[in-house]
Amino acid sequence: MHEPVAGDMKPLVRVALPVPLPQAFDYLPGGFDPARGCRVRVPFGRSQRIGVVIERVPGAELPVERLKPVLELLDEQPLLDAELLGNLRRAADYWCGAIGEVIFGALPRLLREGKALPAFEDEAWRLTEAGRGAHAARNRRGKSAALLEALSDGATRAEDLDALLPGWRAAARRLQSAKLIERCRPGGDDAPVRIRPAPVLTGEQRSAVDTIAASAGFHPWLLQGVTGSGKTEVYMALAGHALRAGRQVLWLVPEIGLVPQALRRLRARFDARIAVLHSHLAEGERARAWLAARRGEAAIVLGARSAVFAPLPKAGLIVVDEEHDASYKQQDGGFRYHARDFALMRAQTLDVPIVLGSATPSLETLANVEAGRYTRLRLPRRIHERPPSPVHVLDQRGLTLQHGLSPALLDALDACIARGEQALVFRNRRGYAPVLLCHACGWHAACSRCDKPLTLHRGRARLLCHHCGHSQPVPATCPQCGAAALTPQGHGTERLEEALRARHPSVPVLRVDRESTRGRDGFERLLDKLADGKPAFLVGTQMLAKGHDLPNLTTVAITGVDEGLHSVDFRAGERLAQLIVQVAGRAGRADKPGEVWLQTHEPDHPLLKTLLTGGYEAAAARLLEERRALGLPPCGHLALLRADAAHRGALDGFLAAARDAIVTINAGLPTPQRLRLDGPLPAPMSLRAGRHRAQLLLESSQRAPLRHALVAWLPMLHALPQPRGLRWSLDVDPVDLY
DNA sequence: AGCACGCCGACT
DNA sequence: GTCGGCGTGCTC
Repeated sequence: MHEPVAGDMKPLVRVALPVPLPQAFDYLPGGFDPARGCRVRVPFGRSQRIGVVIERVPGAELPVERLKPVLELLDEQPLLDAELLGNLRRAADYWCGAIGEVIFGALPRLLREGKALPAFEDEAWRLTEAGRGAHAARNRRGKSAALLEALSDGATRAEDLDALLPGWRAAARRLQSAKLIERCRPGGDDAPVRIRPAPVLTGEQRSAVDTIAASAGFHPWLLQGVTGSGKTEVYMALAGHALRAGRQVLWLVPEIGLVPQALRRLRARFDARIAVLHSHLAEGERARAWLAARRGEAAIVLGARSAVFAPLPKAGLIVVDEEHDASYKQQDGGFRYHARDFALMRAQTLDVPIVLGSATPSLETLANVEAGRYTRLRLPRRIHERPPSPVHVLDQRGLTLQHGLSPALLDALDACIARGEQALVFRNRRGYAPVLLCHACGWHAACSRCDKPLTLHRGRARLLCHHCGHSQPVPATCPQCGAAALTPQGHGTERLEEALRARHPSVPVLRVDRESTRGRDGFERLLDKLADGKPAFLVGTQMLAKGHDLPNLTTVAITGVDEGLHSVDFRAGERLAQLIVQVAGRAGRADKPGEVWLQTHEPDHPLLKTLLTGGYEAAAARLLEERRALGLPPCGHLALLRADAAHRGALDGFLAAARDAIVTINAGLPTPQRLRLDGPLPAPMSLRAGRHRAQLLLESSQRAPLRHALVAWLPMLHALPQPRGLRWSLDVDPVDLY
């Protein structure tokens, strides 16, 4: 360590750079004095990079002569405030991410590239003199007329136009070149937030709102409310409290598809600036939304997983809707964080309440309630005192099925349509049939790059791999024996759609899965077709588990339950229980009673029985007991080293060396703290998209020894020889072992 | 990640 | 003879 020379007391700066390395780099301040959270341009290797100052340090590990100076200071004021920067560092630490990748992953791309901030000034549009004339003359049609109308009562923000008038930009370009409208700076940001009247809350909603609003500072709340119990109204009332106090609200939903309806409800209630952040935004929009949050001008920040990285200088409340949803866990890339858990870290530092809402809370959250770390508030009743829909179990053993539907189920669906109501058929498999089999020789179509069967998609006349996206034409005859005996095996949503259409030719059948809902607001647009309440079938996957209220939807059929009962994934039971409850919750929302049909070969399966007699809480308690007995999360802690490579050799060599390293670390731990090691094992999909995959699982009954082992292991993993084409990542608290 | 260095194979 | 394959090592 070198003594600072008198008169040169400016501290060195530790800088995070956008590289997948675990460490940060120290620099001389140059002619600057950059604060933590500011971006700087620095020399790095033979080139220059933008970095973020994460610390100011008196001295470096390296001799001062080897340090290079900061070349440019890009921010006068820190871009990342102390809270966000601190929590990003905690997160990098906890989920074993590279600090630079974590910090730069939280920034909009335009800011990562070191652009000056004024480049993203807020954008608004207004009418010119000529434009006012054109509006009065009403001589434009279509989008142009609508845009002139929208701008007729003053300058309007681009983000409001996005919400009001999707696809307005083409019209704006036309009108701008005709000099009828012009770009300007928006005004009126200091306008107080206006809150429109809310519906009267039920006693339970009121008491939840009052309890949370009366608490001060950080407190995690579990809002456990059955579907239809009005959780959203509770969030909105709490958001109103925060906004009135001049504080910001962060509102997370599990997927992008749920943003539009949340946005609609928020806009209907609050006359406030709402910043939307998710992965499908254009970079300019993202930068603007992020900066609006950063300046505290966005009163509400709404978005999916990545919105949890929004700066919140005036935070007052965090809402995590559908907290049990696995989409909150980043499942790929280097930094596999959990947005709900990161939101909890932030709420703690920001000292604000955080509301985790769900009808079917995760076992992790329930365990935290049990341990007294979170407080549970219940909304046990649907509003308007509607009783829950009865669930009928259909024993399908020995029955002849028609396209996977049993006679009793078909009767129930027929009866529903005959009553003039709508029915939902749930099946968690896209496509027509999951396997195409040769009845003559037993051959089946399989993906050459993954070792999985190809799914038949009959509408597109293709065989598709659901794991890597590979697609090929459907052979007319068996490629192995030449027989014309290729038979679709099993049932996907497409096949159910076809079967229902054949049975009820005059009734509309809408299929909802990833294929049929592609494009902007595809899901929303599909569901709009059901809003008239006319008899119809809705067939689909997972996507149907949440979303709109369909008042005339009374019958829900759930097929394919058995797969969830037999999966090797230790979370399968929890997922199945959540799915059944969520899908069943779609039935009977208005004045009509609903009914739910569950088709299974195992009507006596203990999980199903518990779920049907005791409800989700009983099922969850049972699952939690199982986890406790097996030492699995949340009663034990896991970390998973995943690796993949084009060749087996590189993969096996790396994982064997990684195992040797952790074995050494383990040997240094006192026996009761030792980790259990499982692997290296081929991943359950050992070949995917042409790459071999394998993994090594670490298990520990306590958090601390696992943490310590990871801290020691990570640098060793980085120091291992890294064969070309090998990719690896550490997944702390994996939600999916597969 | 990028980028250089460096050491072996087949090409104008 | 060189162009270029990718293994290895380093970046304050």
